Amino acid sequence: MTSRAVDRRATAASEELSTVDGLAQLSFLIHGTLERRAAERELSIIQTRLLGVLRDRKPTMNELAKVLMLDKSSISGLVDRAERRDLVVRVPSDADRRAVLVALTDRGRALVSDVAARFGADVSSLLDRLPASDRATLSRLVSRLLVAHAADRGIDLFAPTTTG
Amino acid sequence: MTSRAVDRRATAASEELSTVDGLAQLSFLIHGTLERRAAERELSIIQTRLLGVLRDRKPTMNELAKVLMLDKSSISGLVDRAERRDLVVRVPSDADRRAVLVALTDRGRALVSDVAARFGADVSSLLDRLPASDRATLSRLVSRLLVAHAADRGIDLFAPTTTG
DNA sequence: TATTGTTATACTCTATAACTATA
DNA sequence: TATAGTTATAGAGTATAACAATA
Repeated sequence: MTSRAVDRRATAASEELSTVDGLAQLSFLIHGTLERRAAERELSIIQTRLLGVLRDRKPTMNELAKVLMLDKSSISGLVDRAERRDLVVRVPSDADRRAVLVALTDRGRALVSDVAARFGADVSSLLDRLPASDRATLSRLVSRLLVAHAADRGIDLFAPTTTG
Repeated sequence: MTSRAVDRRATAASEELSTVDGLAQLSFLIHGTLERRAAERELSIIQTRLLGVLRDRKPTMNELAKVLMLDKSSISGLVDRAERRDLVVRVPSDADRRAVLVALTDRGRALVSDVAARFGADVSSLLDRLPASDRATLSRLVSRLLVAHAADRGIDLFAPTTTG
């Protein structure tokens, strides 16, 4: 039964959570952790993702829409609100005068680094509950899952990034 | 560096993702899976969580606010929209004439079961990428993490549920 | 007085449709 | 014509504040 997965409670049926339920609960725990850390800096998850994408790219609005899987009109609003807070700037594209590039400001970069650092510390301290050997094992299994899943979609996680 | 955790890309630096990044990515993958399965039934994550909570409880609006960690006014709107779709019903409380109980309709129960089943199947098929012995190991490690985390908050995951 | 729930209001986030400017 | 982006509009989801009914 995976039914408990949609709320966050444990089954008392067995002394160990089912793998599916456990993984689901852990996922919500970690997602909620990021949500909370972002909220402490007045960021929503989507604003945080926006800033995260911009850390190593200066995409057009259109490219942002594809990466974040949102309509271009949603990106307009998202970038508007981030720009109002001086977290990002719109820059006209040289190559195509219709296009607009979006870049992180220093303030935006500092903010996303801060959130990422505190979130990372949260996950680290969660992992610290396990002995080092278990951590290594967990890391290996999780990597395998991600690699297998990525392979299903024809993506090689470890290929040099071709900066979409 | 946990910096990549806030976007969803892999580091190519090492042949294995850091444990923190890997766990974060896996979490977003699983969260996104639920989001997608819920959206297929026109449900948001929060509507799905609402229905999930109601599967084994008939709480007051106030209790819902606590469980979902939302303001009571947000619960009013949430329940309004679910009630409009005939997924839940408001029932006057006998014990306290100020209070309102919320219950799942048959339609609501069917819907949440459907979403939970398909989501569970997704996670299962992801896990099927691992050999059975690895799955067992992963399950054990994840359970340990959740138990340790719950213990930090003074919660025993395996205690009989005292129906808040 | 305190608590339960609703309503009014405001803002974020999202999509669709219509629009402008450029390719 | 097709594409990049914005704007208008509508609806979900969230919080704060003010309110009504009951405890």
